[in-house]
Amino acid sequence: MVKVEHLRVFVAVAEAGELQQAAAHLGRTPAALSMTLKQLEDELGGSLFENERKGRLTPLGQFALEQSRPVVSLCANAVNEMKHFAMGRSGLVQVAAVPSAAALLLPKALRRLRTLRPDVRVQLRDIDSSAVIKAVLEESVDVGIATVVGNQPDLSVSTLLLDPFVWVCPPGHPLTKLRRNVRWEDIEPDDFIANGLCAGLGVPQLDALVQRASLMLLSTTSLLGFVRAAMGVTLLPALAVPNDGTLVTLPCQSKRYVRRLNLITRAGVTLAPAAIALIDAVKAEAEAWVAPGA
Amino acid sequence: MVKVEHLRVFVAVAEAGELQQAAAHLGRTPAALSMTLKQLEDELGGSLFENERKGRLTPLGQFALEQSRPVVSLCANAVNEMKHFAMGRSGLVQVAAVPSAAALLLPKALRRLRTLRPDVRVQLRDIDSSAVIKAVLEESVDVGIATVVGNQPDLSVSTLLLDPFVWVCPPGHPLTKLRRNVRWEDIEPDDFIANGLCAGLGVPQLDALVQRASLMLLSTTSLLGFVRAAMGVTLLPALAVPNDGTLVTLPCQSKRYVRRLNLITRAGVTLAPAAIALIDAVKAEAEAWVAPGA
DNA sequence: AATAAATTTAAGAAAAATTGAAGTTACAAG
DNA sequence: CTTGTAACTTCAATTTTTCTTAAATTTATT
Repeated sequence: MVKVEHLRVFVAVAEAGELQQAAAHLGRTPAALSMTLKQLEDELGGSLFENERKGRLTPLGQFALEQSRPVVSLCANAVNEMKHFAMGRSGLVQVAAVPSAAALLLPKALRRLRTLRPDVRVQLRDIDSSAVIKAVLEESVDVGIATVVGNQPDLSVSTLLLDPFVWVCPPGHPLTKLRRNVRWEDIEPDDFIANGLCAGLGVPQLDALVQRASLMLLSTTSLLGFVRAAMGVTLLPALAVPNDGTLVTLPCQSKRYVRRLNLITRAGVTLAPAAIALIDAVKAEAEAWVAPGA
Repeated sequence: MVKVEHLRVFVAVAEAGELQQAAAHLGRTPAALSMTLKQLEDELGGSLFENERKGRLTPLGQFALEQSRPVVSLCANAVNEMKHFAMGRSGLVQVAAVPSAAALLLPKALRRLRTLRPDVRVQLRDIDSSAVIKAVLEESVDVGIATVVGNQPDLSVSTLLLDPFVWVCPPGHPLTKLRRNVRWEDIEPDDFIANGLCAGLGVPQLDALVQRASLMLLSTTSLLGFVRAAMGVTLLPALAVPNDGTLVTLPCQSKRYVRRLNLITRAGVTLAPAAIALIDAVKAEAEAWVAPGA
């Protein structure tokens, strides 16, 4: 049976033009190469070299050289690729994250990952929590970042960070003049803009506020636009608020009002090393992150 | 060191989904495959399968499978190609031949070759004798068919056939009425069309005829056109005259007036098996060929 | 929890590759 | 044409690798 080893030896000898040099190059004796070559010739059913000297190739030899070269190089290449992949130095990681994490946590995490593993490619999708969970479950994504409620049996869920809810107002808003923490009763019902993230926190005062709000926006981008335009204030997880000076965030009454951001993977599957590297980077970034106003 | 054997085993197991079946398929025991797989995993530095059961692949396993499949198939393919080439079942043979041989000997020879070796491809060039020899010498062609004069040290020359010169006239020409062999003195000087092939035969009477000819054509095609148009008669090797009924050929005075067609290869190189097959076919065809009028 | 199936491990056997030495062959210089 | 040298092959012994059998372990299923 012909092995790549035979082809590798043949290519080396054909390129060196003599046995001795090729032998030195491959780290074996000329005798070994001679036998390997003979074996290959027997298998193929024809001579590879003109004379016994290895200077000139027969037509079969030339043909075999042309055929062997790509095989040898592809082989070495593929094994290398696999090793790289195993070391997490390369590979594709598919990530789904809720928009706030995608916008504010992942850029830094990916920059961190890039310095460690330059060849890892990342595919990022920003979708809402339930879609993130669905994407992880149906394997269209390796890693998810979202808030998981309840117990998901097929998921492996860990807490990434606790994102405290903060009040968001435009600069100069009356709330910013307060010398103390904001209380529920400080909020004018007409001034409050409800949003999807602060619903269902299980806080009666907040629920009442949401009920009575005249405006509710589900897109964070437009929500923040309204706040910037001094249309009112809102309550959001700190991560969802860009820290660009156009908005003021004020800590909430209690530290217990938080959104837990989870890191989600499928249970019972080993992750690609590249995915593990990404997770490490995200976790490191999450730990480094300090909520504004905290 | 990773060998294709490892990859082959891995692909087989990954495709079978279990060790036993893959083992049966490869003709070894499950234990052997288990060890091979372990070796591959150690080399790569990661697990290929999720559990110990071989049903599900890890991400590394999936990646490795994608990478391995083309390697394994390319490898098998290349070795097969080489064997085919060695058996002469495939390959490209480049041939140069003088036009008469190209037109009248090679079609039959190639048809014969095709039935024996359907996958052999032939590249045919029809050029004059000296160009054929040059093409063989400069390795732009594997086999040449031409007339070699003198001794060429770097060529291996063998006689393919002796092509007798014959008189060529249009049907109904006075020469065709003769009840005997044509003699030199039967030819009217004004009626003779000289050509490149009959010059230099070393026959005084013919040289005189060529000298006095009022017309000399070097292209056989147009030469025969003139003869068909009853512009005169000419003297050509029998092979150069198509046997299509539009021309009459008459044997020459002596059988010694022949053109020797040689089969030419480079000296000291082994030919590709496909080339040998072609040569066999040409030789067989040459032997089968009987000169018209002989 | 017990059984059945699949896989791994270990040790010996078989196969293959490698080596050093001796023998050939080819090329080149005398 | 001979002889010398370098390149290559062959041979037998040794080492390395691979395979198999059989027992143990793990995993899944009843």
